[in-house]
Amino acid sequence: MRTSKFFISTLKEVPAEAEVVSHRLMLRASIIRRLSAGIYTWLPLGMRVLQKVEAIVREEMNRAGAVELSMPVVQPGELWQESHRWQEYGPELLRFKDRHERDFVIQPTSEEAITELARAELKSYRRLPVHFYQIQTKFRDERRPRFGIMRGREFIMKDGYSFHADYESLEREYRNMHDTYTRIFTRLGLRFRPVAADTGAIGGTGSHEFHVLADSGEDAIAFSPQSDYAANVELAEAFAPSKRSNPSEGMKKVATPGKATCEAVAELLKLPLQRTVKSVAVMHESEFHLLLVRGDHALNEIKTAKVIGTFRFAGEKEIVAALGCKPGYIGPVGVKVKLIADRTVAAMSDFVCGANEEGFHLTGVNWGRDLPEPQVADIRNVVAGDPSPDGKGKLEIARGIEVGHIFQLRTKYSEAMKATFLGEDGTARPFEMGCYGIGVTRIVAAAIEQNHDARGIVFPAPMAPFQACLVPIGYHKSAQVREAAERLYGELRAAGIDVLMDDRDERPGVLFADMELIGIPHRVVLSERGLGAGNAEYKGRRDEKPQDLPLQDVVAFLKDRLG
RNA sequence: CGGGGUGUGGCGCAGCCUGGUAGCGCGCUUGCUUUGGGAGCAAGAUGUCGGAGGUUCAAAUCCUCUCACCCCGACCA
Repeated sequence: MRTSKFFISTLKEVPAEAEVVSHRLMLRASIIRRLSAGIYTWLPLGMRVLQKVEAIVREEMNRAGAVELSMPVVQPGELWQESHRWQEYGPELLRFKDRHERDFVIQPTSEEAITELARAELKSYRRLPVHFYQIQTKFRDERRPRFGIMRGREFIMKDGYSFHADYESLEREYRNMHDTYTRIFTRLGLRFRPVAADTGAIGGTGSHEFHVLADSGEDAIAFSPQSDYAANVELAEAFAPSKRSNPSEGMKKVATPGKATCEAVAELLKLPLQRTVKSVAVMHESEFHLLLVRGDHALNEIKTAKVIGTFRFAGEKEIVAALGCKPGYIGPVGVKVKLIADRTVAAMSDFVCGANEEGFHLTGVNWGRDLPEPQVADIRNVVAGDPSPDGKGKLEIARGIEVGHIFQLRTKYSEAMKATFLGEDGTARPFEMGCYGIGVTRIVAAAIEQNHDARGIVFPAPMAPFQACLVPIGYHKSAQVREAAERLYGELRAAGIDVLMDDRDERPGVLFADMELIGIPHRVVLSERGLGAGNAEYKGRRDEKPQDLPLQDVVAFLKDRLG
């Protein structure tokens, strides 16, 4: 490809809308342009990147035995009522009516459509197992689209759905997909990690997420460097101390005026933060709960919801009504509300907590003696340094961007939609189902988030828009350069190298800056100066300095570099 | 949805407080020079100042309503 026949429209300045680095670089490099909130045009350069990602995903899915099909983007509302997701999905599901006033949705995923297909076509166990997938546009009316393509409303997803006669078969395919996803992200050249995950709204049992590791990631991942253990912090089990030491202090009320946080109280009393207990007031429906976590720990809302059901944080009025005290000084001693203590808190002795009296805290508090034993549960986030739940090593926390998710759906959809097959024994049974998603567009953003420098994008080679670029200096002035460039361009193409020749009539600085901004991994420069000595010049995108290369060696050299 | 903020030429911004007939940088067009790291000089083109209504002799500027977008919090590929 020649730049003059392609479309590169880089920006020196960044549109004000972009905050995160991948978004800024995607706009500057002319990979995407915004059309509306969370909705983007993929420019030719971006399209090439997408196609490279899709090709790898497609190849590995096919190799794994999945078969590609394409389901409609616009789907009838009836199907969604059947699966109950019409009610469950909420406002993220974009709904509309056609001219006959019939309900339709734009698919955010395709469980309904595929289950409809399965119940019509897969009548016998003899046709199982089977795995269908598609790579296609999805729409979710996100409450807050942000970070450009990273959390857009319209995006491209590879979504696959497998159907099985029994759970063993589903488990086999689940492991197969775990391996396949690992191959896909490895081939894409990304640093990533599979992690155990919460099953979220889709439901089902087994679930793993695949995260691209990047400091700017929205998710926190806990992992043990000493083992394979890795889990989303939402899910990671927190260490539970086994025993409680005996009380050594008596309970005392101390004045702590103006000290409304654990940090402030610990500082005032010159005690470690680990001796304090934080009381968090929440409401489950109309019931008041006091949740207790150690002062240096954070409440895990997902774990908490599993213990008490959906909840919200209590307002100041509700707190005063239940405890007779303003937030900042509340505590579990002498109250008549439901207490739930994190397992770490349950093992504490001689701790510090609010006295339920403004300006006062209690020290030397002990379970059993000063207040009744509480309900105990794991309700905190793990922190770095916690022992790994598998007993091997200590946890570390990393940030990640979720780019893949595999689920065991089991029979959630097949039962709701009465999708059954006839087993060997002639009885009708619902399909065991799995579903497997990869955020194709998000991968591009995540790759940039993970791979960039001051000059721009450093695409992993497998998804770069071009494998290499050829930059002739003085193409429009020097017949020597032009002829050499045309010859080399032809040779590179003949060798099967996807090369971009930058034949624009621009100054060298402009050409260099653009080729680096858009992240092309390999650069070959031709100039009168170099040609005089029979040389071209090579520079890898991550290299500090260029190197000279005999002109006749360029093709072989690049082929070698491209593996 | 709640909270904060921004809408002025293609992009980035100033002007608004204290109303007086719209400006800067980049980009774009033409010419000359320049040609190994986002060139220089000269000449040019491009604006319903997000939209509607109001106040006023006069509105980018003040008031009301509205739309769009961005940023921070409860979810997901």
